[in-house]
Amino acid sequence: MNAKSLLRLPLYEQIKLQILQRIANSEWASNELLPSEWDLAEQFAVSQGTVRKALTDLVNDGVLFRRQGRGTFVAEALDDWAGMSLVTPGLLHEKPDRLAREFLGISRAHASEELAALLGLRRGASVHRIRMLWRQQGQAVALDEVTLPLERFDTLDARWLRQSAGVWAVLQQHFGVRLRVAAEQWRAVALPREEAQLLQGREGDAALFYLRVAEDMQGQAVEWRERWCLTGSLGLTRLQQD
Amino acid sequence: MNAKSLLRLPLYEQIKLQILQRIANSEWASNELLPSEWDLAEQFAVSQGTVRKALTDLVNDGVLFRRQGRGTFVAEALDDWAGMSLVTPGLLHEKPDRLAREFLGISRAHASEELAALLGLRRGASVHRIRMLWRQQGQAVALDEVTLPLERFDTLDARWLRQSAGVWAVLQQHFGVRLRVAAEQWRAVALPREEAQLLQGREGDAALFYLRVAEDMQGQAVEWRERWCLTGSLGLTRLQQD
DNA sequence: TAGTGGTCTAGACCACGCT
DNA sequence: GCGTGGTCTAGACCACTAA
Repeated sequence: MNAKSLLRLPLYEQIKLQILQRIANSEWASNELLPSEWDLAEQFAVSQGTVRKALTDLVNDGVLFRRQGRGTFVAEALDDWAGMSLVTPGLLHEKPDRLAREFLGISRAHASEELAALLGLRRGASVHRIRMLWRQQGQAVALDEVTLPLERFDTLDARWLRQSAGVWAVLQQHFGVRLRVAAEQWRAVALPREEAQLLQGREGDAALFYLRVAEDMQGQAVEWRERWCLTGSLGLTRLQQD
Repeated sequence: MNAKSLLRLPLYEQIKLQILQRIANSEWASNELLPSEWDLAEQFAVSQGTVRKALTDLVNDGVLFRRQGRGTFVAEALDDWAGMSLVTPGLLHEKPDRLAREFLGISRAHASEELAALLGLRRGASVHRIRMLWRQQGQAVALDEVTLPLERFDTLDARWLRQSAGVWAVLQQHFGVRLRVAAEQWRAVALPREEAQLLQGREGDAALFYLRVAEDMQGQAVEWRERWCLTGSLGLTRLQQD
C-alpha cells in the first residue's frame, strides 16, 4: 500500500517514522513524556514547526497525546477490542466491565487467496491462527479467531499470548507493531455448533459476527480477525473521538 | 457539550465556524471550489497559515477535501449510512449496491429520560419519529427508526423525506446541519414481530440491531437512530479512512 | 517563575494540475 | 507559465502546569 519508500519523504514524515521506531524499540514507553518540541527540533535538526506537524499527525493517529503546559506523551496502545466494549444494550456511555481473556491455542494454516491478497502475502503463505475466549464475570461472551502472517511474526511464542493482555499487546511489546482498524464488518448469524460449544451458548442462537482487518501505522494490513459475540444482554459499543 | 461560546475562540476556530456557516447557507455547495487559501486569508484578515489550519481541521472532519494544484472543495455530506454499506459477507472492499429508500412515515413522540439526556432536551420534550425502509434489489434489508428533536427541526416536512436521499440529506439541505457519528452500538437480536413484518422476514430470525447517536459539527447530539438489518446474505461494512 | 504546548505571523520554496 | 496546495523556517506572544 505504501510503496513510496525511497521517494524522498517530507521531513515531518521522516520524523514520524523515527518517533514510531523509538516507541517500537521501547526507547519511549507508554505514558512516557517525550522531549519538548524544541528539544526534538534540535535533535532532528529541523524547526519546531516541523516537529509540531509530525507530533500533531501522531496525536491524530492516537499514538501520542498532549497536555498543555506539561508536554507530549506516548499513548497506550489499543487492546484487542480497539476502543470498543461490551455494555448494557442501549446505554452508550456506560463504563464497561473489564473482560477476562482465555487463550485457547495457536496453530499454523495457509492463507486463502482472498486472505493472502488482503495481507499482502503469497497465495498459500503460512499464517498463525490464534483462538481466544473473552469472559465477562465468568460468562463467555466472545470468541476470537485471529490470523497473522507467519513470516513477519515467526518468533511468536504461545507463552506470550497466554500471559499478555491480548494479541495487540503482544505485537506491541515483542514486535514493536501498533495496530489500528483498517476495515470492519458486522453480521447477525445463527451460532455455529463449534462456536456454540466454546461460548457455552446454544447452536442457532443469534450471535454477532464481527470481522476486522487491522493495519500497522504504515498502512500495511497485518491482522485478520473473526469474532463471535453473544450479545443477548450486551451491546458492542464504540464512542467516536476526535 | 460545547458551552465555550463566548470564551474568545482562536482565530482558526472562528474561521471554521464561518466556513461551516457558509456551507450551511448554501453559499458554497458540495463539490464547489473554495477561494484559495490566500484569498480566504485576505477575506478573514488573517495569515495564510491560520486559514490553512482551519481548512486542515475541516478536511479531517470530512467537510472539505483538497486537491494539490487545484484547490480546496466542499465534500459531499454523508448519507444516512455514514460511510457504511451492506456488502457480501467477508468481502470488505466490494463496491456496494445503491440502496433504495422507502419512507414509511413520521410521527411525534416524547423523549424518554435517557433520550432527552443524550440529545440535551428537557425530559418529555417532543421529538420527531421517522421510519424508513431500505431495499437492495427490491429486497428489504434494513428498517430505520430515527428520532430528532422537534424544537430544532420544527419545520420538517414529510414531503422532503419522501423525495430526498435520506434524513441526513434533508437536514443538510433544509437546515444546513451536517451530521457525523458520535456513538454506535451493534447487537444480534431475534427479529421482533413488527419489524419482521416490515422487513418481510421471519419473526425470530437473527437480525443485526444497530444503534447510533449522531452529532452536528459543533458536537451537539442531534439524532438517535435504531436500525434493524437483515444480514443473512449481507455484511454491514465500514472502511476506515484517514 | 520557568517550561511546556497553543496560536499566529511573514516569508520562502517545492510539487502538482491545468492550459 | 501560473495558480494552487504542500513543506519548512524563524520568531513572537499567549495559556496552562507545576514547583
